[in-house]
Amino acid sequence: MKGARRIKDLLYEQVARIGKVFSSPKRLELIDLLCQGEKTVETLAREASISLKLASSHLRELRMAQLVETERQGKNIVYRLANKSVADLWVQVHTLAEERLVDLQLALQKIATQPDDLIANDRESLLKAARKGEVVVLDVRPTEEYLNAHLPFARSIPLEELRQRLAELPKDRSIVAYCRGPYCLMAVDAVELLKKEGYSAIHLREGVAEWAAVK
Amino acid sequence: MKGARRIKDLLYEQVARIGKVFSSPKRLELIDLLCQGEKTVETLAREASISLKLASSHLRELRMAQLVETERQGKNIVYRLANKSVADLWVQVHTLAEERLVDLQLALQKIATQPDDLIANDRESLLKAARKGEVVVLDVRPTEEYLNAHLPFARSIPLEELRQRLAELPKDRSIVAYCRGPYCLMAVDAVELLKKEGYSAIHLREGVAEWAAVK
DNA sequence: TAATCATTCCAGTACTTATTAGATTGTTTG
DNA sequence: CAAACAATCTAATAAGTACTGGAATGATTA
Repeated sequence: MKGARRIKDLLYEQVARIGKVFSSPKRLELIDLLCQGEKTVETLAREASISLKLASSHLRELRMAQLVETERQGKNIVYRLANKSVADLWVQVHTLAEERLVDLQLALQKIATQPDDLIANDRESLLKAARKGEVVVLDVRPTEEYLNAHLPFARSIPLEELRQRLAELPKDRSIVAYCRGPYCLMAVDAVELLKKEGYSAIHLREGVAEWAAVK
Repeated sequence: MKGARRIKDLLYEQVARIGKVFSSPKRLELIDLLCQGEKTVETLAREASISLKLASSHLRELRMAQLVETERQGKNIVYRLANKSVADLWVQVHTLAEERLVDLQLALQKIATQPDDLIANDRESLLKAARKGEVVVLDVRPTEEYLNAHLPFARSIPLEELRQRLAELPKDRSIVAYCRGPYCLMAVDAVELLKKEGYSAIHLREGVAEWAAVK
């Protein structure tokens, strides 16, 4: 009986190693970024607005929990998620948070570009419309992330280049812009710009990780 | 641009509130117990082998993260998971842990009753065999937990009563015993007892939460 | 209405974790 | 091979968390 207690403690402690990784906001942001594809420490630090050293130490935690893998490429060390389950877990964690935490719901409502993102909830019809060419699905992330993975039928125009490349987009069809996911604001900015320029633009909250996650 | 940073920090911080709950072994054990159905603080404390006060304070964390609900029933306060997503997340977290952490794999191998739990991975055939009555699916958890939810076609004999009630079980068919899940050792004990008494018994790692989780 | 019971709240201590600075390792480039 | 670079490791400190004991709350029973 006493032995059983010791074994159980050990088992839950191991699982908690994974939970610990998901208990820090900055580590969550790093995971979210890694869902877009492999990245160097420097890129991760810059994108998450933290120092290199701090990024390195958070990444160390991820590495010790076996949630990421590293590889040296020339001068740099690139990190990538160990497998798809990690991205799936991130999606499930933030989905549950959005389901349960009123504060989070309120914060998200403020940044939503209102209220025409109805389409966001209905993958089937978005997919169908995209296939038929009735809407343009627009990926505004950096090009490498688009190349790593993107939504079906999506076109890539990074947010930085959008203003110069507006002419590539049609004015007679809806443009559905997406970025890294619900906590990335690039698509929000893109929609704002497009609307100002007279396009019919919609914000899709989901990114590639949310799209690919098992439901 | 600065504002965007502040918003992001806020969003990830909210999600981390959920992650924090999953970062403590004892809280994980409480969640695992709550997956079996609603329970009083005292029951939870006893089952998790912690003091009432400590249980109460961990449950407070769960409550503040909106992952559980409470209700007064007479003298007692009962806790229950706020919704099924919480159980699903627990399953996904421990599944990922089992996938990635070698230490956990080794610890689990030690308690596995070897190696005939092949059936455990194949729900379809277990279900079919149970329907036909070719195997007996045996739930060895306390009766209330069985009544709250159980696997299809399962019969209930709590581990405590198993020795006295052996006669109820057939010797000419395999008995598939399960309990609260992979970190509960009741089914292991049950299988050991059954085998000693000349029954053909198999241990099913999954509990109701694992069975019900979206895959 | 007092006594009891189940649970929570509060305060304190021991332990962990986040973050920063400084020194170190391994790689590439001149 | 030296200089520059990317990232890590090693302290060190500040902030946060786990757990314990004592007091407080709110419902029930005598």
